[in-house]
Amino acid sequence: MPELPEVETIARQIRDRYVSQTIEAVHTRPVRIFQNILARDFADALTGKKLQAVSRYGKFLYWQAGSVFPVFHLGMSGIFICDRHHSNYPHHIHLSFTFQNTDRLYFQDVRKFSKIFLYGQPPDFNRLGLEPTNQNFTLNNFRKLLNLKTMNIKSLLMDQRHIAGIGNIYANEMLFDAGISPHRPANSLDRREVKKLYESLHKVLTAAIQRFGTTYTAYRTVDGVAGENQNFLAVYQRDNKPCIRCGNPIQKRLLNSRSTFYCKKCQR
DNA sequence: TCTGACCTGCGA
DNA sequence: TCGCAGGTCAGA
Repeated sequence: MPELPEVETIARQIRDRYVSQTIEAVHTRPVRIFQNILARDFADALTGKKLQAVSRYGKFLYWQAGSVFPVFHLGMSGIFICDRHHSNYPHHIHLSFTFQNTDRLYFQDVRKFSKIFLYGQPPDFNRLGLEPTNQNFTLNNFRKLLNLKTMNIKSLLMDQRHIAGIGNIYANEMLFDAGISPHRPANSLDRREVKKLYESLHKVLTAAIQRFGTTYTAYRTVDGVAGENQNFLAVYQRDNKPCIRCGNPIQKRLLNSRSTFYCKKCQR
């Protein structure tokens, strides 16, 4: 569930609280979320290192800690929380960091779809597509991408090989904002529609970041509190409720096995 | 391009 | 008790 705005919120909060702190201790549980390293080796590699930087690319969060670079993908239910008492599922805490000021940071994942890697050099994300907050995510590059693809526009927005960071919630929301049907082939959008979608994409993501993300199920900020963007959703999980623009009921359909919410009248 | 598997909690 | 929620990847 964590998409770009949620991961960005988490990255900012970890950066503000823990950068320049030394990691005094790391505790792990041997769960499958550790990908290219054993849990205990991950703990050994990070113990004693100073947290120097916290960054994000798409839905990936990555740190620099001395000479090593832990990389986290939060899957659908991964969260970082600063206080164990904020956890509704303490038995699903798989990892914890104790910093030199005795603050602790916990990683919890109920469904264990997260992935954690450790690298000896800065990770490259060359398998991922354009990052919406990067300078190279220009209208021109977005237009070129759409012109080349016959797949439906919603699947393209969510395809991490093409655009990194957008998941089901925000794909639904930005298509509603742009007034474009999720079923349209990407290359069927005219110049005006591409520009509108480009603007909606930034508008929806920026607003969600300002509201600390969308809490629909598991997601919490590092403080353990819910985001606020769920109070502003126009279509996601609003099937059969009136469209905020025209009043017609919001539709829910499966599109490529994903729940898709849209207004038949407002989205063409 | 599509489907199933990975997971667990929750609501019907 | 069962289906759904959804990000990613392997395999068909």
